[in-house]
Amino acid sequence: MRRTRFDDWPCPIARTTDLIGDWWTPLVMREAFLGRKRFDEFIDALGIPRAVLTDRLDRLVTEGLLRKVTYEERPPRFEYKLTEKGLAFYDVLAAMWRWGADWQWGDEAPPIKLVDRDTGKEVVPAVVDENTGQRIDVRRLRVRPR
Amino acid sequence: MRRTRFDDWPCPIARTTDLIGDWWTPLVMREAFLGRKRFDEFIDALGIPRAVLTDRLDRLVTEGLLRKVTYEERPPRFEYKLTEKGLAFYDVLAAMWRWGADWQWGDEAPPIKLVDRDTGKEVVPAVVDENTGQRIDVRRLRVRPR
DNA sequence: CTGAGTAAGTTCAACAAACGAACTCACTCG
DNA sequence: CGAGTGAGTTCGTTTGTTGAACTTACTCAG
Repeated sequence: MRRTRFDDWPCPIARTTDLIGDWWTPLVMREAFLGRKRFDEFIDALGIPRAVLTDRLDRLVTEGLLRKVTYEERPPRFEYKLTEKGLAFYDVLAAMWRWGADWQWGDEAPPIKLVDRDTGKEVVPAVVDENTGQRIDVRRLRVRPR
Repeated sequence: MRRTRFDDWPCPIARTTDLIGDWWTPLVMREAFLGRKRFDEFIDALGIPRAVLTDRLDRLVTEGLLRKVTYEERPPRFEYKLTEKGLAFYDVLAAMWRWGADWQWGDEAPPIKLVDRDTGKEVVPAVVDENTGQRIDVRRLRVRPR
């Protein structure tokens, strides 16, 4: 009995869930955004079992979020670099960041924040409707066939 | 050897991952947003194994995203309703929707879209910096202690 | 030329979680 | 009294996770 797959469901949430719906993949992506590139860098940063990391990196490469690049021929050594698709995934992590910061801490704020390297100002992710620039009112949302 | 937990890591992404980092929880939440409330409605909509649904609903209730409400005393019958925390979670699903729609379909668009019930116009989720209203430039982001 | 070191994995045994079918429980309704 | 219903629980099987040990393909210091 294999784990149920959602990668052919006709819903964008289902297909995204199929990819990141496990404990490690979002954190592997987080580390990639923090500049981690090599196998043992991910191991040291996350404490993820080696076999699981192998599996997740392979999946992210075949799905096109990471690219495996040889940076040394002999002995063979590799780096995992974010692709355009992988970079675009930051939006999902940012939304998770925002919700987690708002709701998964008690009264205090989390001990870390996001800042803009150039302006030094805090960056606070928010999800809006691209057409109006306003936050989305869930109660008014409907799903329709295209 | 229990599944590794992230619910006490000092990072909002890790804590959010601990909650939704499995293949069913985001879809259970999706169905809740589509108006599903009863146990067998979730079963019918998702095809999720009953024992797994029991586990996920319990988790979402203890985490405060759903509230279990008795709607009939005898025989005892229940509904699962979104709390404020659960409603706020829509942002994460919206970001997943956007990324999935942009990157997990080939050239076509997904067969469904989000619309505003009142205006009828399509709603296109986007993640921005709340302070600037602009999309976030990943390359300029840094993580800092608060 | 040997032995230590390193990056990037693979292998393995123990355990946990997911799967799907069948079963239970507390009722109501015809 | 028997069928039906909503909300689960139980169970045997299969799949996935964990962590430790091992492997491979080299380089470099002595």
